[in-house]
Amino acid sequence: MSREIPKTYSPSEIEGKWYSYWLENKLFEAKPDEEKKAFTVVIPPPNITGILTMGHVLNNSIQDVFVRWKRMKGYEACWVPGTDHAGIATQNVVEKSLAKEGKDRHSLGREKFVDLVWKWRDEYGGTIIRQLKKLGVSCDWTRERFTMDDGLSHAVQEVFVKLYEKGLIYRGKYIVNWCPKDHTAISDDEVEYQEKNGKLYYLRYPLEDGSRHLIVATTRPETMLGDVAVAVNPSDERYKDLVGKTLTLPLVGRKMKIVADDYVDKEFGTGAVKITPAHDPNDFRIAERHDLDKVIVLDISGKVNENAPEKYRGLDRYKARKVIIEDLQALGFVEKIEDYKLSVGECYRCHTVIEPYLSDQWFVKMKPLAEPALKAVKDGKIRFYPERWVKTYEHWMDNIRDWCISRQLWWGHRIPVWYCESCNEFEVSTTRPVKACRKCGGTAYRQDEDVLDTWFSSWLWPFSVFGWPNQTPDLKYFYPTDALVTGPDIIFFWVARMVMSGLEFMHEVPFRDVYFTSIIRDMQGRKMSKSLGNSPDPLDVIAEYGADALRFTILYIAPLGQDVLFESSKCEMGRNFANKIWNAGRFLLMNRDKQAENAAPDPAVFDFADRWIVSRLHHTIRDLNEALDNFRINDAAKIIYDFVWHDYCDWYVEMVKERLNQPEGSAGMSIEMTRSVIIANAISVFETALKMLHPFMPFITEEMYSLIYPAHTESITVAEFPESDLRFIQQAVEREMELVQEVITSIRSMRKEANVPPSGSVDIVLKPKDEETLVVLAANEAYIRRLAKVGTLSIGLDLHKPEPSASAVVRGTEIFVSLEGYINVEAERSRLEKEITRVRGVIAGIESKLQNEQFIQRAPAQVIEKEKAKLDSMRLNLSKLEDNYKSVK
RNA sequence: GGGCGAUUAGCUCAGUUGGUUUAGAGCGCUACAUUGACAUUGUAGAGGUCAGAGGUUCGAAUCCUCUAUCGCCCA
Repeated sequence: MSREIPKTYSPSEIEGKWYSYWLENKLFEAKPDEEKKAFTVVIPPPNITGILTMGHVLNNSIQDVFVRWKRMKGYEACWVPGTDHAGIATQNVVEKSLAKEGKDRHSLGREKFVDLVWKWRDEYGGTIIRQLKKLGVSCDWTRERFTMDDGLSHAVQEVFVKLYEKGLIYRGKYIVNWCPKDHTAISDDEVEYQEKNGKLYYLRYPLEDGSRHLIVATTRPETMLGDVAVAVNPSDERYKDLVGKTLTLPLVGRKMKIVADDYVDKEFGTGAVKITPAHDPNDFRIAERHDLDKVIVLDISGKVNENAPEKYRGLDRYKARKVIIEDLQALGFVEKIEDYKLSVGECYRCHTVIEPYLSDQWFVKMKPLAEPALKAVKDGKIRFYPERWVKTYEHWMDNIRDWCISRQLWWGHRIPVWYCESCNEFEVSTTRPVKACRKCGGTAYRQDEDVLDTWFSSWLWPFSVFGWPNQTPDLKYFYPTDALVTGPDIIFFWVARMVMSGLEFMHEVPFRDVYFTSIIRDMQGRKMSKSLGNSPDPLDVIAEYGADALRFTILYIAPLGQDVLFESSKCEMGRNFANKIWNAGRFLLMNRDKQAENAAPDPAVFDFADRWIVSRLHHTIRDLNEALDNFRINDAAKIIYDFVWHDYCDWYVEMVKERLNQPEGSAGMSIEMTRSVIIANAISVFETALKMLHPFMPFITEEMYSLIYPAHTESITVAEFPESDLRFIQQAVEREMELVQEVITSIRSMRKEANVPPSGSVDIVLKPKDEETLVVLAANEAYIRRLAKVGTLSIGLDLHKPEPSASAVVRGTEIFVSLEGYINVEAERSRLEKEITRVRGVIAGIESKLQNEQFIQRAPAQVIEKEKAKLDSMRLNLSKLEDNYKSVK
């Protein structure tokens, strides 16, 4: 049964094999099972235009850890994948490719254009999904959804109608954030603000009678074409007598009133504000209060329109700014121009400067939805990790504004509103009205031209993916979902709105726990972006290091709530770890194959090493489960890493090697049988470790699992996740092992300092602290000899220091390394001096503590006891060190 | 302007409710080691007044205040 196992782990050879195996065996498919508890996760649906980024890698690796962990724990784990139709982004992509052929969507017509987008989606929209599979994620692909699927579209229509009927959706002419490039409105949350250097222009507006003038300050002088008034604060003494007077707008000639409004900040500029209601949200509100006209002076591309004097028509807003300032200067209307830092809103998609723009849009009234959503988080029905995001969430909810949901795009969910062709009366309905118009009796309808914000479909994702509005068995079983893993950058766009929609339509929160991931940055701390070219392609990283290595590395280095600086070479850590696991398995298999029989693990053959590793194992299981329960994924990764590498490989495997060398069998068994059982024990611990590792590194663990159990048909994917059994955790054994480890390390260190070659052995005398320690050390003599390369090892309470020798004291036990031919008296003295100084320092520290009456009075008895014990043992060490120091010759 | 977060070894970061012998890891660095698990390795080592200043406390990397620097969000 001997098998060639390569010395180095090659991920590329096995990853594809196992992923197909998992899919073929339907291991990720979930269905309602009343015998089991559900564990549900919905993926944050990536855009169909997107490709896999390091952010996705982190996010999906985390989800996969939870999903695989719960699946192994016996939950019906359901992870729903899918994609998002990404209205603006997708439309842009397709328009760009049209432009290459010299065409545009208008020449094509709406229907043909939408068909084209669907075609594009079918061809390219699945890229990111294919890439995700390379990562090994355990999504139930039979449940893959797309936000424009029939079912999900139906949910969107249904929600629109319901909210409208409840009075929570309304249509109105308001100032919205307009993107002059994409020709659509976007929501407040889709605007990104940038600090920019601009100018503050002080303009003179003359009174109608020419008697005097007012100076107004503005950062956007071109909007003066749409000015309809000037506002001052009613309490401003400077302007009191001017309120109610009329001004003449330069260049335009419009007569405008001076109005008084509390909104005006007396301190800003001159305290007099020009009012452009159609192009500024604050001015709009003032205009509403004072019943002013709203003159739109820009078209949808940000060019001056026909409401302005002919000279400026057709000019782009920035060109118009220049020309207008020149003209105003020529006419003496410019008082001064100052440099000014201002915050400019940009479209989050294309980074065009947003134009506040008056237009007809649909809005969702958010306050009534926000209240219960805020309460759910405040009451702890939904928990955030890290918790501090609660504050951000609360602040947004407290200051929530209505949500502009209509978009002037063609790609998206068409708004389910129907206008009567004859009288423009509208009906809100998921289907085209068949009845005659209730106002005029007309029967011809046209549907609203606009589509809905993409987030208007994503906010339904946790229940629309399960068939809502139909009350499906899936919906009943899998909703509410359990964990949501997403970036804090979409806490408003998505997380908060899902909470609202979940409570509104399902009357139940959409998820219990929200894990906010780190933001991945490059080594200079810059955000990864396409334009900087600083984002490694995860597929390249996988090809170079393996998917498991990438997953493990990113999970290990991404702490909860901190940004993480990444470069692909960091994956060496994960790759090396995978290789370590591989070789530990290789060692076990090689040695098992050497044995005549393959035995089952048997506690009868447990020796100290077994008891120790099993204790460490159960320690690890407990800590790992606890870390995962608390969403401390990087801790979990570290816990399992340390166990496998340090406890298992560095110590336990080395001890196993020694046992395999023993000439006699134990517990009445033959040598062969004894060795076989030793390996079986080692394999059983390794197997448990593989299970613990599986959620982090699915491929290599599955491969090792199958190599260990060639006859086994069960996948590790559905193996039972280890549970810790406290009876196996033996503090005493762990402490004993620590002593053995320290003795070994101490000997190694002394050898090294005396320049004993690694291949040469040294003679050792151990003088244990007491009888108990003697027993421990004697029992582990063979290990000490092997791991510290010892020739003659003498252990005894009344032994004497051999001369010449180096010495050390470990927990009261004296260690003497006989150094005939190696000893350097000076080096030995200085080594001991250093240690004596250190120990004296420690003792002085403890003594001063214990002499402090306050400490004795106020510190807990436990702490005092600990300090006293520490003092005793330090004093013991010190006296021995001093004795040995004196004897150095 | 308001809020949040960060500052610990050369680099990147852990350090949970204050008490682990005088702070740990990975990478990097130094020295040594290659006849069977693994050089994607092993062994040993160097390296830190925990940003600064005050305070609370018997005791502070940890709690509080201020300052500095950097980052993010909101207005």
